[in-house]
Formats: sequence, structure tokens, C-alpha cells
Amino acid sequence: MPELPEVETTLRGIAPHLNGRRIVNTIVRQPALRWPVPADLAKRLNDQLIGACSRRGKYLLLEVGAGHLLMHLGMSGNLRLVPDNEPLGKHDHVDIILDKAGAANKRLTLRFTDPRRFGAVLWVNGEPGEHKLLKSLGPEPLGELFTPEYLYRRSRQRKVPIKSFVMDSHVVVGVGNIYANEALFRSGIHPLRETGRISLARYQVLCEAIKTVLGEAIEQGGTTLRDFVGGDGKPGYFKQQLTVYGRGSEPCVRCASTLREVRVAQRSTVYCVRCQR
DNA sequence: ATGCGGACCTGTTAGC
DNA sequence: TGCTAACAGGTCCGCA
Repeated sequence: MPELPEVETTLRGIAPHLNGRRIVNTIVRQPALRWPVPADLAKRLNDQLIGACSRRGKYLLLEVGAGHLLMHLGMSGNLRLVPDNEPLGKHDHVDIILDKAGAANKRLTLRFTDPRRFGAVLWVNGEPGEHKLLKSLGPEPLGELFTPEYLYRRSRQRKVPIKSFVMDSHVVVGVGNIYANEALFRSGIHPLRETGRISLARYQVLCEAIKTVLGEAIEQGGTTLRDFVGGDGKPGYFKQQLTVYGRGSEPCVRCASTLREVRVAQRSTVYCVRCQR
């Protein structure tokens, strides 16, 4: 589920309903996520007001009192606002119950669901930027710090395939497997090309492709926003026009050559032998 | 520092 | 139809 556009869509969907709301109760049904959910989470959250909601890479941050709730959706997680009569699912691990508010004066629950449990729900005291998980993350792909010059500088002497490089969160955050495949196709760069042997001119194309592909996906994710509360919450990014991901052995949309699928660092990698060099 | 493989989980699908 | 293996949108960690 969660690539960066999904996380951003989640944030945009929940943030307006959370800001200024008071947490009345916290229920942890399954603390065994990627890391244990802190045993004192309820004590930290209950009776506190939620402040600013933000995102760093694929990590979501909710300001609560003097600290922050830090969450990650892993491979299969989602975070939704549900009405208080919403039936409980098998993988609904954490509920954060909010006070009644708003025009409808309805009680809402922020529900963290994650079948594979690769996600995380953590508590951070003080400044989240200093937290171990966030401290050495690379720039935001849609931000001003993510430039061709930055990519070029960081890439020198590096031997890894370019696909692994752009998926490294210490280089740039938020480029997951789907969009790494898509951005490389749009750039005409072979996913296995050695990172240190790519010119600045090609990094200009790649940088732009990453920004474009993520930006377009976020726009599409926005179509599900209005139904986010109380709706089915199903993200709509699978509607996205994917040109290579999941299309191994199918024809290239540009040249009709058969797309090749290989594994790079254990991840499914699809590319066009003719268009990508 | 860099690169690599393993680890964490469950659900779905492909193959026999 | 039923069993088993492979694979899935992430990314941290330990080791060489």
C-alpha cells in the first residue's frame, strides 16, 4: 500500500480532522509491530491535544503534547479515521480515540491497521528530527534540496546499481520500488547502471522524473481524499498508469520491445532493454 | 563509509 | 481441489 504518495494522501486525509482534537483513549491490541509499541503509549497520549501533523519521508508525525507520535505504515499498513461503530478487523492493532467535535459532533477513532506488521507506532520525546530513525534521512524528493547536483555529488565513487541508490532513504526519502522502476523508465536509464558512472545531464533527467512521477501520483491519490473519513478508505493509486511496474514480458509502451523483469537487491525490477541504457 | 543479505510478518497467487 | 513455494507497496541491522 504505502509508497510516498499513499503516505501523503493519508496525511492530507487525516490531518484536518486531527488538529486540535483531544485524545480520550488509546487501545493497543497488538504491540508486536516492527518495534514494540511502547507500553506507556496510552499514558503519553490520553487527555492530550493533537497539534501539527506532518510527514518525513514515509514516516508520519503527530505532535501530541510535548512529544510526537511517530508512525510508519510498512508494506501493508494503513491509518484511517473511522466512526466509533466501525467493526473491528483482524489486523486493527492500535486505536486512538478522539473526543467528540466538529459540525457532526461525532466520535472518531484513528485506527492503525497492518496485516504484515512491518509498520511502526512509536513515541518520540522532544524534537523528532533527532530521533535515530529520522536523523540521517536524505532530502524530500519534492523539496528544493533534492536537485540534480545533489544526486550527482552523492553518486560519485558509488558502485551500487542506480535503482538501489535512488531507493536508499539516506540518499533521498520516499522513492519506493514502484516509482523507482517508473522514474528510471521515464529517464531512459538502465536500473543496473553503476551509480558513479552516470553524468550530471542524466541526473537532471532522473531528478525531474522522480519529482514528476511522485507528484502525479500524489495528485491521483487526492481523488480518494473526500471519502477518507467513514468511507472505504481504499487508496486509488492502482489506477495510476504504470508503464513498467508489474508489466514484465509485456510490450514497452514506447517502443513495443518486450519488457524484461529481473531482481535487483531482492526487489522486482522491470525495464525496457531498448529504451533504458 | 559502502555493499550485501537476512530479518521482521501475513495474505495472495502461481505451480504442481 | 489442495498443498507448497514464491512473492508482495519497506527498511533497519549486523557483518564483511
